[in-house]
Amino acid sequence: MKTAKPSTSPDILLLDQQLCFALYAASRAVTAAYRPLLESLDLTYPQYLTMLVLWEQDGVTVRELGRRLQLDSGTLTPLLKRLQQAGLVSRERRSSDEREVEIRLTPAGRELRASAESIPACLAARLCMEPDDMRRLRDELRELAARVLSTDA
Amino acid sequence: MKTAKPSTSPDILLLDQQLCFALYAASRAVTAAYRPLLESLDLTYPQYLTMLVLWEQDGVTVRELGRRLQLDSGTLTPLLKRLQQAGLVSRERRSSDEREVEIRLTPAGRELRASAESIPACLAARLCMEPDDMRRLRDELRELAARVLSTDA
DNA sequence: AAAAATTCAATTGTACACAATTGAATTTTG
DNA sequence: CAAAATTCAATTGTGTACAATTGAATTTTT
Repeated sequence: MKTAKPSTSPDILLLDQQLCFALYAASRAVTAAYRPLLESLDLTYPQYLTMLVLWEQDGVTVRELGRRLQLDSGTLTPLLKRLQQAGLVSRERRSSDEREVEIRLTPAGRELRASAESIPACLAARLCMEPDDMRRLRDELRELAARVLSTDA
Repeated sequence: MKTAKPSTSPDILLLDQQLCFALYAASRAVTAAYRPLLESLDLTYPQYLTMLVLWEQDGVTVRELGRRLQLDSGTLTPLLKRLQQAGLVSRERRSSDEREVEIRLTPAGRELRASAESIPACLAARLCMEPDDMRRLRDELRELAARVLSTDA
């Protein structure tokens, strides 16, 4: 007899239906898995990502770091000050353009790389995933992020 | 002639190789995509997820909310106080067990649901993904999170 | 070249995340 | 039943995220 119940639509808003929540939860779970491994290096997860960039390419500006990590100076400036405090990087204005601040690894920062090399394999083991599946998922996520970011400009 | 270059291993640590970074970046990108939509509801993204749980099941404890969202009281208590401040929920100790705090929707909190119903479709459009692909990716991420969380106990 | 616009990092302010501790309420044990 | 252990939310403290503003340095326009 189909009476007029206000009919709030059914499962569209169920938490476990949401891709966004699965993404949010997975991201935090993976970060949490890194935490004990990074503890021995005295790095937080975002600090670790920052070091990855620097090990790849030393002497980048805050701006370039922000571009790679998709983070702004409001996040990076205090994070980099902590890395400097820990003796891992130096921060110096570029003489060629005094607006830019160049981040450089100290010897201690360079040496930390060796201790970090075992981490990705450690995590991969925790995830129990085939390397192929990991690459596929990684690429899918990159695709997703790229699509989302491209649409809002 | 293979001289002894210290041989820091090659690409294991490249940022763009990391599944974890793809996940971290995608999660933040998707959250950023929600932000303008949630602004009209005066909700942050974690507040929106909290409301999803409450719309699904009103009158839950902080503990139960934490279980669903994988967040602890350190995160939830101030978040819920803000939702209370905004007039969307009430927080009251349970008489049956005074340790527990029950979160209930106010009429305004219940009414907000209608405004939220268009959001998932909006986002889906932004992602340019087939519903099937979204479900598959969501399930893969849930699997990933479950595996990571199960290994650390 | 002087004025206007832009770029860059830093700062300020709000809101998560999360480890660790606290203290009240309840349950389990001896 | 009383003591010990556990559970729960709140609190404290650190470290991101990110919007918005600031102020100095550089580039572009007049």
